[in-house]
Amino acid sequence: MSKVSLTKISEILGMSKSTVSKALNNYADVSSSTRKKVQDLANKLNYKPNVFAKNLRSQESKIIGLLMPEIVHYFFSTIISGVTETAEKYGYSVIVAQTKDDYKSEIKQLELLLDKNVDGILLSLADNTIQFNHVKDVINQGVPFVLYDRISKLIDCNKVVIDDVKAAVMATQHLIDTGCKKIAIIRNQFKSQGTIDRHKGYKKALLENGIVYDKSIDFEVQDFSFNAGKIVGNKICERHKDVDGIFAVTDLMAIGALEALKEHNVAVPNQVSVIGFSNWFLSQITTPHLSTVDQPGFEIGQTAFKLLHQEIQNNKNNIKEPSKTVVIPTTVISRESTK
Amino acid sequence: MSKVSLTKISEILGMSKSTVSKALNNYADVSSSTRKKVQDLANKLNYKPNVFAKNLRSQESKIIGLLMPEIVHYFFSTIISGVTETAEKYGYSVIVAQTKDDYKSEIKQLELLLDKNVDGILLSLADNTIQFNHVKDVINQGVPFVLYDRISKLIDCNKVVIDDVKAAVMATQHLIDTGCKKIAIIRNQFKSQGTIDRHKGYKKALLENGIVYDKSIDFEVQDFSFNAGKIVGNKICERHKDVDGIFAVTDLMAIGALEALKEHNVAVPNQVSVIGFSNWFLSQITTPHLSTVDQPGFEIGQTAFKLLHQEIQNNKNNIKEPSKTVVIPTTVISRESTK
DNA sequence: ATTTCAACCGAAAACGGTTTCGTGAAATTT
DNA sequence: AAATTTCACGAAACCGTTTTCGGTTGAAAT
Repeated sequence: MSKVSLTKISEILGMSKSTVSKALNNYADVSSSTRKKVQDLANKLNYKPNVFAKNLRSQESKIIGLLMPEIVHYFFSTIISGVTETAEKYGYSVIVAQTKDDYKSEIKQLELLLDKNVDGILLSLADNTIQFNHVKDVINQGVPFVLYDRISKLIDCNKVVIDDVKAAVMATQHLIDTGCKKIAIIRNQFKSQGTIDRHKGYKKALLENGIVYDKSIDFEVQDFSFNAGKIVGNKICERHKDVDGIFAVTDLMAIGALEALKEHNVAVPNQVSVIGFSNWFLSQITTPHLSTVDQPGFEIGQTAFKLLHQEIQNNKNNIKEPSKTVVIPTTVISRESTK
Repeated sequence: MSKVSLTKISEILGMSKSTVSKALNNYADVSSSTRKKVQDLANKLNYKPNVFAKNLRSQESKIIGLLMPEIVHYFFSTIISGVTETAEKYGYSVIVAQTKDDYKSEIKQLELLLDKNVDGILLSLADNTIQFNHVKDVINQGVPFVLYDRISKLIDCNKVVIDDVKAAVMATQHLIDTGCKKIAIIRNQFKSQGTIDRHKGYKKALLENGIVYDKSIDFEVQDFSFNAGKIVGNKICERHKDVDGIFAVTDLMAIGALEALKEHNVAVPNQVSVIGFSNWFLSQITTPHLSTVDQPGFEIGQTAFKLLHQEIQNNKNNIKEPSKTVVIPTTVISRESTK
């Protein structure tokens, strides 16, 4: 019950704590007999080295910080899962925190993580973060750092992303391949890189297939909500009856649109096909099941941790590598909402 | 960039580090003039006390461990959110880990958290944990500890729960109040206390309303999945046409049942009413929107942290309080799947 | 018999703070 | 003028490890 320390063991055994420490850490300059004596007693007393002392000595905590816009969010929860599981394999624990998609909060949370002396930080930028001095400061302090998913090209560091342009091309192409000729897009304002790129991919796919881009069915909404998608769905039913395909840059908006179509008795996918983006869990259980683009959060988290770990190792060995960006492949998941 | 330590400041100022430390921590026995000098320089050099050293001295990390069966899970992600946000207010960070609902993993994760010297642990038991020595060991070591949601009566510690019996009574009563006379239940095997209690509540409500319990419409499934619910829904449509109400102990199963009813062209709620349990996000966006029982994860997490914090404080002051169990109230959310 | 060299062990510094206790000087009280 | 108290500060212990650097053996080589 009372803590058993290295010193205590050394006193019991009548030897110095240096020797005890070496015996436990398998140093060469300790005889096998004393090594055994020490280890036996340590086991018997259930000795656990005091991690605070180790941290102080080594100046590392074996803890990393994972910061994200929103915890209660399917995609980001898969990120947490991917990061924690991978971190565990490398002997690291993960402190999780959220910014609530707020710039000020992002600054504060980064500060808190630094205060805990984490060995590295994983960050996905808040939506309204448009200035990056706070993260550049962290990087310049030499703290291992990687951006994932919501990144900025203006920050020089390791990154893990998906290719939003390509993914959106694939989604749109899937609609075209299944017979759609008049494809609407539902997206929010051009603030995040994700939205910008998905929109770019949408236009690119249209162009590649000789379909003219029609501004009147390019729907910009204020947020990523179910309701936003539903409202657009209603508009399409009422004022754009020629639309036969909808690409929503978010599953949630796609499902909102699905709901509107249903209420207008528009058959999906026979009259209108719908494809979403992210492959949230709920896309499997809508009626009809939603086709979407898989955004593999677990793998992104896993890769992000591995990159960070590499950077931590490099830091220790004083080697400096140029930043790299890992692109995680995405796939179209074809379900019932497209033919 | 290079770390600025207390010692360095003391050298620059030509005073002892004791004085510097006291100046920064607002001790009384330091003159206001030197206090100012110290604080000014500390600010100028952007001095941050080394948290490893503080931890070693104080033997506390200001970090707690949050352990749960599954991270990618709506309810548990709201728990994370509630715990981290509350913890932050008290100056604590949160290490998150999952057991994947596995007993062996639970043991291991607890061990890992102890190895990090967390100041306390929050745990929701794995499904197949039926023996509790591993958690009793933790408690006996004097580590502040609270169980939340998936608890066991065989463990003596602080707990945060909902009243599953009462909640299930309310759900069933809601069906009865809206005209249902033949109410089926979908539940999994009697392993977790939650399932047992919700089933108990279901029977209690029937009894209170003079409805005889019918074993043939008490459906036991193997897991909590969408498909399990759907299969039962199909059975009900095919073999139990007199059923006019369904209580599923999980939203996911309720939605599965909803899907089956839809495929059999059974009108909800006109022919059959359905109520779920938990108020997962997705229950808001099904068609029809699912009535359910709200299980407030954020508040549970918040309360769990507060209890833990209280225990940490008590520990410091060597005061021992008897264990208490806080019951968080639940409410029925009436939506479109019930009248 | 002296030197050489492993093999084994321990003293002590270091990590960076906090806190107790003692001390000298100044201010106050007798 | 002497005694007492207050005020400011510093020395040093302490938290529990790790790691460097010598030092002491005894055996082997010269």
